[in-house]
Amino acid sequence: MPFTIATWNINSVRLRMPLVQQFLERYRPDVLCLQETKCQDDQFPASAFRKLGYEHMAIHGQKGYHGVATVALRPLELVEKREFCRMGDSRHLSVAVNAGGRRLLLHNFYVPAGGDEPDPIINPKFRHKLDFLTEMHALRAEHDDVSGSILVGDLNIAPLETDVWSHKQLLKVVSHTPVETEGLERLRHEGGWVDLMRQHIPPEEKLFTWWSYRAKDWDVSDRGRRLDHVWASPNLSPSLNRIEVLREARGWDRPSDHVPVIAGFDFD
DNA sequence: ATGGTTGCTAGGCAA
Repeated sequence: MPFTIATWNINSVRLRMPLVQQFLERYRPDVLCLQETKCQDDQFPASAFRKLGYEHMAIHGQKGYHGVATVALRPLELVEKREFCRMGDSRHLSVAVNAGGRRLLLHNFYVPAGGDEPDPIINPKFRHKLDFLTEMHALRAEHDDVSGSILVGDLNIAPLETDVWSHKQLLKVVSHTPVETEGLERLRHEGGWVDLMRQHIPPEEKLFTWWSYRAKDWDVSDRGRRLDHVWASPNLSPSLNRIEVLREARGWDRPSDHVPVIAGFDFD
């Protein structure tokens, strides 16, 4: 029984609904997790999703900033909208879906970017990012015979050397500093999560999901980073049959700076 | 060496 889930930092869902529509019509993932929706819940383009067949939605938005939403072709059960760091930010949403006789717990995350200066003493945004990661440590990849967990989203950290265009040049750049990369890997191991993108694509291979708007030619310079992730509990990883990073989406008209990542499973 | 771009919304702030 096939099951596909996609994650995409959309950088304003209202502005980019035409691209989302194009994506959903072409790829038809069972579930799409969006980050940086940048609108309040009553402004979320729910009817446009409904017309596309995505009738089931869980949204956790806020005015102007952040915001996550999970939309699906099949029923979703809202599990939690968790607040991190007592900031009042909308950065997490979890739902449950049934797939191949299993109950899947799906976490959708938008981790703080952390500002420019990688020093928690002088930069409160970086402090917030580190605190957010610390709070995420409580999140375990819950699973048993009939259930599993998937965690997706923009984690704003590129953990491996091959997750950035230049490991050396980015060591002091927020998203690839050792305190972040080691912190993310530690939290993934302690939570019992498997990095599905790197299970499918060898860690030796460069892999990016984000390219800055500021580059003259993002495709030619290719100064990307892997900021978006798909993790799962270990009982789901043998069922993974596909990971696709939709690089071409960065070249679409008025694109997001992130591209969709699609994970395909075949559950028995 | 330190811009460069984009989105939210109406002047910066965040990314």
